[in-house]
This record gives sequence, C-alpha cells and structure tokens, in this order.
Amino acid sequence: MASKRSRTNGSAPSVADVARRAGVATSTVSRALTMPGRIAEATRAKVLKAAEELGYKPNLAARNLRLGASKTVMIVLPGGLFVGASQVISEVLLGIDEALVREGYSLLIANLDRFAETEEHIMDIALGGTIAGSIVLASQLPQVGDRSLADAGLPIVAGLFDLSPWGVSSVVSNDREAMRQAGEHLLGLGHRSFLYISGPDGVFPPREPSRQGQGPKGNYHEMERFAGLLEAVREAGLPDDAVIRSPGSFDFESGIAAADRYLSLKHRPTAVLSCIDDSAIGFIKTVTQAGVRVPTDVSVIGFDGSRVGAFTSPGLASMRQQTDEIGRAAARLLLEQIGGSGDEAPAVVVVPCELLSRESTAPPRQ
Amino acid sequence: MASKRSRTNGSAPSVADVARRAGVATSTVSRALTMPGRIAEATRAKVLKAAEELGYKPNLAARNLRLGASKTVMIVLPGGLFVGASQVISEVLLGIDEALVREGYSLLIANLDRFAETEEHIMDIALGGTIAGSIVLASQLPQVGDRSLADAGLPIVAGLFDLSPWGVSSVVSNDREAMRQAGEHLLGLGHRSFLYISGPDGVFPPREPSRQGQGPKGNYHEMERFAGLLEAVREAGLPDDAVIRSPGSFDFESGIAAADRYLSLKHRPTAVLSCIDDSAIGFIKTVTQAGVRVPTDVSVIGFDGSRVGAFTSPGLASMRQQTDEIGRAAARLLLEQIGGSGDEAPAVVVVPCELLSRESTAPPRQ
DNA sequence: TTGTACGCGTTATCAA
DNA sequence: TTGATAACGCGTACAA
Repeated sequence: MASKRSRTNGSAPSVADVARRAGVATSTVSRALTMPGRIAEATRAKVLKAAEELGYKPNLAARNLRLGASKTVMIVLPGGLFVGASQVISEVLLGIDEALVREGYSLLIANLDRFAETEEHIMDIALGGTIAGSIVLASQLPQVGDRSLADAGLPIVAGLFDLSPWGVSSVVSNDREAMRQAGEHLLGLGHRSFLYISGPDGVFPPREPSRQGQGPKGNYHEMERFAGLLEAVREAGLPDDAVIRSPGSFDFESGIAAADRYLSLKHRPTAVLSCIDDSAIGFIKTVTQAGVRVPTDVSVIGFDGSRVGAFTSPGLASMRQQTDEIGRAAARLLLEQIGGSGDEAPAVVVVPCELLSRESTAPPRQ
Repeated sequence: MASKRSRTNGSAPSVADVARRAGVATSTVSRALTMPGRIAEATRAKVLKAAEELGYKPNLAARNLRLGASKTVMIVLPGGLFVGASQVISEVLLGIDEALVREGYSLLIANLDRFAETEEHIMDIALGGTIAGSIVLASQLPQVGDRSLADAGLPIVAGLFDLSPWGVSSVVSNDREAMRQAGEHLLGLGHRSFLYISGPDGVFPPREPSRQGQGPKGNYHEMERFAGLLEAVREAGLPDDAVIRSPGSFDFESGIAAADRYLSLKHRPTAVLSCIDDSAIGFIKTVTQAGVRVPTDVSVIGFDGSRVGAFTSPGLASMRQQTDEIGRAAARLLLEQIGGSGDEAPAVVVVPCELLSRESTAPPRQ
C-alpha cells in the first residue's frame, strides 16, 4: 500500500508528487496534462504513466484560483413548488443538465425559498468567484440589500420567466399566445362562457420594489396567461365577464376550490381553463365526483402538458411547454455569454407551446 | 464609481483591498471576519465597515484551497427517470436541500446517466478536493475503471438504496416490509390472485461485477418489493403462482402493457400491485377504458404515494414513502460523517412507509 | 523542449 | 492585540 505512494502524508497526490515520480519538473507535468502540443511524446507518456499510477487528479480549488474561473454553473430554483403533476422545473433542469454537462460544466443548485438566509448564501456563492455563470428559473433575481445577482458581474440567463426588463437574457414559452390558442380552441368548439383557474396573485416572497423602480406586480405566468385568455375572448367579441376568474396558487387544491365555486354557480360556464395542469386535475376529479361529466357537461384544458395528464379520466387537454428545448436554449445562451465579451444586449428566446388534444374538451351541450 | 473603489483593476475586492482601506494587515482582516474572539472591537468594526463599503466577499476557491475543505456536497442522481407521477427523487432532494442549506452547505448535482463520460466527470469532481461529501440516490456508486466513489476517501451516504454492503451508510424505506403490508391489505380484503407490475430486471447501465465480487443482480427496489409480496402470499398459504409478474420499467407504459396482459387472461387476478405508482396509473386508465371497473372488478395498489394519485379515478391506494424524512436523515448522517473521525461502521436507517388508503381497493367480487 | 520562479486569495503560525 | 510571512496546488511567463 504505502509502497505504491511516493508521497509521505495521506493526502491526495499533487503535481509535485507526479513530477517527482516521473523525474521531471512540475511545469512539465502541468503541460503534459493540459497542452497537447508543446511537449515531447516520450516525456508526455512518462508523465501520464506516473499520474495514472498515483491516481492523480488535479485539485479543482487550486485550478479555479489560478485561472480565476471555474466550470460550475449555479441554477437558481424557486423553492419547493416543483413537486406536483406539472414538472416543468425538473424537466427544464434535465435539459440544462444535458447541455451543460456535455461541455464539462457542473451544476450547483440553489433553492430560492422564503428564507432571506438562503438568498444571502446564494449571493455569497455568486460573488465568491467559484461560479462561471447562473441560470435562474425563478421570477426574481436573488438579492440581498441593494445588491442583486445581476450586479455580480456574472453571465446570467433566465428560464421560464422573462427577466429581460432587468437586463437578463431569457428563454420563455409563448405563454400569452399559448393561452390565447387554448381559448381559441374552446371558442372554436362553440364555448362562450369560461372559468379560469388562476395562478398566485402576488409575488412570493413579497419584496420591496427593486432599485429599477418596478418589480413585477404579480406572478409572471399568471399575468401572461390570463392576458392571453382575455385577448382570445375579446377577439371573439365577448365581454371580459365571459370569464370568471377563480383564484389559485399552482396546486391541486386550487382546482378543488374552483370546482366548489363552479358547482355553486347558477349559470355554469361550459369550459374551464387552468393556469397549470395540477389545478385542472383537481377540478376534474372534484366535479366528476359531484356527477358532472367531462367533457360532456364541461370542457377542461390545462397548461404545461404534464405526462400524467394522459392518464387522468378523461385525459387532460393541455398546452405543452417544450421544456427540454427551453433548458437547452438557456444553456446555449449561457455558454455564449461565458465565451463572449459580455456586452451583448439581452436576448429573448421564445419557445412555442403546442396544443395537446386529449379527451377533456368537446363542443358544449346546447 | 471609481472613487468608491480603492483597487485599480476591475476584479473583485480581496482581503488586501479591505486591509488597505481599513489601514490594517490582511491577517487582521481575516480574523475580523472569521474569528469572533481574538480581536479588538474597534478594529473589528473598522474592518467590517471597509469590507461593507467595498462589497467584499471572500473568494471561495482560495478559501477552499487554503483550508483543504469546502462546504459543497455532491448529490448523485440516477439520470432522467425522475419525471413521472412518482417524484421520490425530487422529494428526497428537497429534504436534503432543506437540511444541508441550513448548515451552510451547497448542493452540486451530478446526473448519473448512461454515459461513461459523465461518470468520469463525477469522479474528477469527487477526487478534485472541492467536495465535502456525497449523497448517492442511485443503485450503484459511480466508478471509473477500478476506482469507485468509495475510494475517494469522502464521506458518502446513500439514500433510497441500501448500499451498506459496499460500506456506505444508507437511508432507505422498508420496501420489502411495506410491499408485504400492501399484500396483506389485499389478502385481508379476500383477494387470492394477483398481478404484480414489476420494476426493471437488470441494472442500468450494465456493468462488470465490482471488485467486491458481487454487484446487485437486479434493481434494488424491484427485488425488495417483489420479495415482500411473495412473503405475504406465502404466509397466507398460497403458492407462488398466485402472483403473475408482469415485467416493467418504472413508467406509465409498463402499466399499459400489464393491462393488455391482464385483459388477455382467461382467469383474471382480482388484485394488482405495482412497484411504482406510474405503472399503476397506466394500468387503471387502460383497463378502465376497456370497461373494467376499479375497484369493483379489480383492486389496484401502487407504491410511492404520489400526490397526483389522489386525483386519478379512482384515487390510487399506495404505500407512501416518507421522502422528506429520508432526505433529512441522509443529510444528518452525512453531516455526522463529515464531523466525525471517519471510521464508524456503516449505518442503515430504515424509514417506514405508510399505507395510503384510497378508493382503488375493495373486496373481490365473489 | 524543459526547468525555475512567481502569484492567484486565503488562513494559520509565529513573533512583536 | 496586531503584523509579517508562509503555504495550500496549480498554471504560466521567462530563462535555459
């Protein structure tokens, strides 16, 4: 055991150990391992052999310090709410992972929750020089006091949320347009009265207005999608109150609450649109148990295109987000920023949703 | 702008900058920021003020290098298969995150997929000295050539899978016992013939036997749970062939295939158990469309306790894994190892599942 | 082509 | 209580 190790202490082998064993200088070892060109093939082989025998792996902290750069990307997630039927966050994360790992990057995940403590931790890391860039899958940039992540001088890209007003390149779905299409789909089937299950109204956690003077007034996805629905309704010549808006918060329970509301109405809408599949699924289950037939009595369409939606009864029509493409595009944008000069204008990439036709929509009964 | 900065170049401020501004030595700055005790309160305040004004944040690469340790934990995930109805991996991840972030750690996620390339990357990081420890949520330790993660000399804990035979402390559900309870539940209702939808038979990716001489012969969860079911059946005095085993791979499609099989049988079992909720959900949807009534004609019970299972029709009975507790326990174990001497025997923490009674089970029709 | 020497930013040791 | 200095391991400019 000890015979195999030329170093004395029990710590990991360093370039010095390899150099000693190969009978060369440390700089030669470094060259042999990183620069393919300027080195004699014989010594190169000698060094590689010594490194192999010692099980040498370069110390990343030292390398990062020396180079002033690392191959780690910080992914900022919006905290707990990514466990449900809709798994947009996880899916985007997989797309990002695929694209970045291929380029030799590692992913540091930071879960942005309600605790200011966490946010401070995130800023420490961002400003700690260990990060090559960051992808934010949250509605707001982490910030502490008056410093936001944008001030860290790091390449940043936003995914799912459009943060371009804050100077951050973003990759988003065509949320507004997509929900308009969902509305048009139902209008095309003949529906004229709607129940809309919303996302959250406020922003969590509540914040002071940012230095730019205007933070978003509400949840980005909720605002965009509801606006899209209203566009469709108005274009069809209907009044805004053709849509009843049931407040929600991106979960199953919101669907149950909306169902209770629906069941209590004297004049029930013939179609329901939800800001997220979870709520639509909660709605369907609840009204079905009350004897309402979907889609005979009421059509339902969700948003996100959850895979499990194919297995509810009836299968849930939905606007599918191309999460894999969103993830890949965000990664691509980040890599460009990392490689680039840093003074490009923020780009906005829009990835279209696609209508997933399943059994939950039909023409209204006359 | 420039007036606010005492340093000349545009890079981040260092201890030297803070020291210059505060009129003290760099070592004093370091002490003021890390050691609460041995420093005069006046100088301490002076240093803190200077640091604040400069927006100083310690460079983590330099600190890690100097200390030979970091506050980053690597989480190894089993690649893509964590997007479905069952979200055990994501849920455990949340539990881990909660527990570790509270202690000031960051999470580096490494997605173990089919590519050997990735595995090598993981080993590079583990051996690169930037990692304080690792939590593995996969059936095997990453390995490259003859070196596995266990040889990195790092604290390691496994979650969801019992890797204690490989010397790794593990936190797992009582998979075998839980599935036996599921079987007993159905037996108690009067069922005597079963269809079991299995998990994958082999291990992905297929591997050479490890140096220890015996790798697992199949998927850990599949083996444990199926064994538990057989225990229940045998204890009830029934022969093994009271259970038909339909091959699967932890997805909706496996449930569809099992349903096709079920529908083609002359003598249909009266109860179905699935190794994972996804397959159970696929099964229910498919047989329901073929006119079979659940639970009147066939009872179904899943595994994992997915939240969406409450909203299928009928609601899916399931053995719920206490994923939050598994995550927290794994984190706790890892922290103990990081703080400890490193020569404790591997511990195995078993977290019991709990039966989620929903509408999908009932006594068999006579 | 290879070796010597330095510095990245931090913390710990030692002396004042 | 504070300051000067060395060292962590690596990559590179410069000299040989």
